[in-house]
Amino acid sequence: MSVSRDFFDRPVLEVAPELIGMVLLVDGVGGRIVEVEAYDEADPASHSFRGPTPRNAAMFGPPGHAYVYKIYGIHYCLNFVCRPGSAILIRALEPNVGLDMMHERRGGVVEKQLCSGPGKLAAALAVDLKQNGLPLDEAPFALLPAEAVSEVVTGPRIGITKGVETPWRFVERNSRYLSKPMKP
DNA sequence: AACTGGATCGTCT
DNA sequence: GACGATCCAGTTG
Repeated sequence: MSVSRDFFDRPVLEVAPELIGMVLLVDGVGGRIVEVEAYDEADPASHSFRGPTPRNAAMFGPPGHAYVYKIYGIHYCLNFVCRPGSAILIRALEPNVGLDMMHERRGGVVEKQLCSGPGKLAAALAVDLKQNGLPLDEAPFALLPAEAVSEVVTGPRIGITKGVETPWRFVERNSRYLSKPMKP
């Protein structure tokens, strides 16, 4: 049973660390969330910073829905929308459901890097614009509660040029499935 | 381990 | 017309 939409109707910084350890599936394929980043409308690094546009519309829509965008003309990134203008970028999974399917979609990479980055994760789960705006508690999505409490570490976000010092990256401590190791 | 450049295109200036 | 919440391959140290 998926986590309810109300789970996301809270401050983004409260929700983000709680996602670590939850299992994300798209059409029955996915794994444990081990890395996320938070963005909100007061944040110069956020797509919502300059207000609503056609592209970021989902970010200003109801909580508990997906915001998917294309980046660098090549890759897709998946976010979970919280309150209007805020969202959480899903950056890495520990893949464990549907490994065959993910390997097929990603081509000969080792399991450790199947979902070790936002673009890789989207490719492995076949996420693209067709999921933009869809609710997270209905097919094709499933978001299952964590089975055990994870130790969560915080640090600066990756790949941005503004808001660089804002420590809104959340990762599972000692996970070997991260996009990059967490700074000491 | 750290840094470089190329791919590729929708979005906003 | 420039740039980006990325990835990969290549080079350098």
